[in-house]
Amino acid sequence: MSGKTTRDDIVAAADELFYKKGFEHTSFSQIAEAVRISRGNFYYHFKTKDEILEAVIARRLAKTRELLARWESDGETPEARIRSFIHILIVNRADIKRYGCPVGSLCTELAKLNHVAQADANKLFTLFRTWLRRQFTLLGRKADADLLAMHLLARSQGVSTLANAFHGDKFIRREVEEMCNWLSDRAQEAAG
Amino acid sequence: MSGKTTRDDIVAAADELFYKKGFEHTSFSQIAEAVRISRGNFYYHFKTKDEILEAVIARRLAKTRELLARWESDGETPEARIRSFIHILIVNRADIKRYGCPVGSLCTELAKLNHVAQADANKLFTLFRTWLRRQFTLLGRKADADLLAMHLLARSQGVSTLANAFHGDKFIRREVEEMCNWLSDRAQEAAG
DNA sequence: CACTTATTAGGACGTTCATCCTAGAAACCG
DNA sequence: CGGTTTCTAGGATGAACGTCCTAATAAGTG
Repeated sequence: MSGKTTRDDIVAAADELFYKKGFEHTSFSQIAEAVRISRGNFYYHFKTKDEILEAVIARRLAKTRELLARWESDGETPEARIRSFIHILIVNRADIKRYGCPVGSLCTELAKLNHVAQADANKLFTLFRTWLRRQFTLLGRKADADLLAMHLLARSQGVSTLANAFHGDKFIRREVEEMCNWLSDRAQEAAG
Repeated sequence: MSGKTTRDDIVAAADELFYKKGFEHTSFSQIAEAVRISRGNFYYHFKTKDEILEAVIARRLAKTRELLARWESDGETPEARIRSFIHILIVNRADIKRYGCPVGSLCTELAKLNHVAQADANKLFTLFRTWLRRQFTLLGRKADADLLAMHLLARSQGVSTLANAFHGDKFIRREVEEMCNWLSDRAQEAAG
């Protein structure tokens, strides 16, 4: 039981550090220090760094699935749900300005490292893509649901990257507003 | 003379490696090997890794300035110039799919490393931003020129990130087309 | 041609890293 | 309570890295 908790603690700490400092720039010692355990103990739970990365990605996938499922069972309209997605940028703006998007920055880093877990990390994107596609389909945009999903994903990625570089709060808000306007336009096209 | 060339060779090789493998994941040995010089010689030209990074950023700034100046002296309309910017995504799509955007991925990495050169790297973004702003102003959108510039920058960043994750060729083309449509709409609003 | 400076090579140093190993402590179970 | 598994600590190891040093060679200059 305590083991399960220690393991979870490790994954949680690694998750945060990978996000804030990047995967490669985070060392075993730093994670161990954050959890306040020895490196030896660490190795009992994870044999390699890649194993931790795998666990971190699995954790993120689970948390994302949970979040999206929660939004989907809220009884809201698809349009409101998609707005929730867009508003992640506002809710998490403090972290995004400092560290960028957790999904995008990880995928970008793993692509450069040519890392085995690249495909797993991309599943995070796919999770959002599939969910958004479903919402757009429910919205009555069956024909171009995937295009709209990708478009929205791309825009929120771009906002994250630029917010990270320029630290602009107003920029985020303005782009979020524009994305919401864009969304209502798509919704009205479908309704009309 | 040969020294100048060697130095340039080093910076060129580092530039490419930093782009393809990331700054941190690129070692002195790898750069030296790429230029076919010894590490000792290397150290004659650059005392620290940060110095190479600085030189690489300076090189990219110079090259970008050159490119933008060329576009600006082409006798084309501002709209056509902005379209040239958008079409970088098509021209460089092979590299973008494999390594993402050179500007965005570098800035993201340096932000995570909390690196001193972060501000310098961001100047690359500022270069594009200022240039785009000027084009939009010339287009007759003086009031919202900077907003439009940031918007376009963000969208092309987003497309790069997702193209890197999903390797989609069609996705890039579609988004480029949409950006061009968006551009003509802004231009027509200004003209009308 | 002598002499000074610029350039190159290659090894040494100290640190950090991921990984591995061993042994002690804690928890569990018959 | 005795024995077995689970968990933890901390040091050892070897490789890679950035950095530094020294000496040899090439280029340039009087």
